[in-house]
Amino acid sequence: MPELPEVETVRRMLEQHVRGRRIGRVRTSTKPLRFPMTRGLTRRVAGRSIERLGRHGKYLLIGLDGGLTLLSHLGMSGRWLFHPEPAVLRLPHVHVRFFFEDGSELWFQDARRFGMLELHATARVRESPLLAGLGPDPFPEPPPAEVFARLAAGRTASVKVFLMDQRHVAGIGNIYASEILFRAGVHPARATGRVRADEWLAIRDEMRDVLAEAVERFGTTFSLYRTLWNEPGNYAERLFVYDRAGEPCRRCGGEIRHMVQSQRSTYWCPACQPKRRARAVRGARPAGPRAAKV
DNA sequence: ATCCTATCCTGTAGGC
DNA sequence: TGCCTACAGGATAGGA
Repeated sequence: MPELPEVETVRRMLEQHVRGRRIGRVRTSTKPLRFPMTRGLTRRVAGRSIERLGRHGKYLLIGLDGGLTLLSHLGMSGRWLFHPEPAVLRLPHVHVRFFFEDGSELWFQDARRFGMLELHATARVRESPLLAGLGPDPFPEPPPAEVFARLAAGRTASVKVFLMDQRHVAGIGNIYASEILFRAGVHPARATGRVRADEWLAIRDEMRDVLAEAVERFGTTFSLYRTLWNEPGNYAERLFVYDRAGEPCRRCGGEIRHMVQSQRSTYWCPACQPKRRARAVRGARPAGPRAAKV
């Protein structure tokens, strides 16, 4: 669930509320996340201050003084939670607790443990295998449409799966892939290599707009994702297709459909995203929902 | 090289 | 009410 807008929301909140604080001590649980805890993390992080908050795709980079960077991914259910005062509440699945010297606390909670937290030397964190293979970050500006068209050439897999592949562009997941394709008027099952140049332009522009609007609304929450204050994001109410199977399309009133692609749910509107585009009328505006901005 | 499937994990929703 | 199963989707290893 946490995709680029959710991670960016957490990054901004960390920057606003946690940057500058110095870590006193750290407590970690024994259960492994996606990877075992970096050896010596507790000891090496103690006494460091949080200086910079970065992000690439769905990865969060927490820069500390002394040339260290924490690399974090939320996986499916990961949350960074901030407590301005020493926290008395008990929550399950809290794997890491940072105790700041001023008494505030930052927790990493992750029920399903698909998330991760690693300590790296700042100078080498970009070479980490997790980051090295990622495509460009599309926020706030996605790469030009030609970049997508070039990567897409000859591919037979569906354009929806293509957009979710982090090697092509980093940060798009299942929810925003469906939303971007709806707003671009492109059917999610189209072969990537057969998406035309004008459609890549639409996908690229809608990618920029969808991500920006979702960040503005603190991301999308269905059940798991929470902000730094344990609050849900509120972009879900703005979604056009995701999780809306059987409901009326907000553009044309037709019925939103559901299918499974690569073991993931895809939602789309058959009328707004025709599998085969009707023959273009000379001088006509592109079909589909692009024209009406909400 | 590219594509596709199975896997990790647990909370939740739906069926009976 | 309670038990059971299917499902959710982040990334990736391994097979076709």
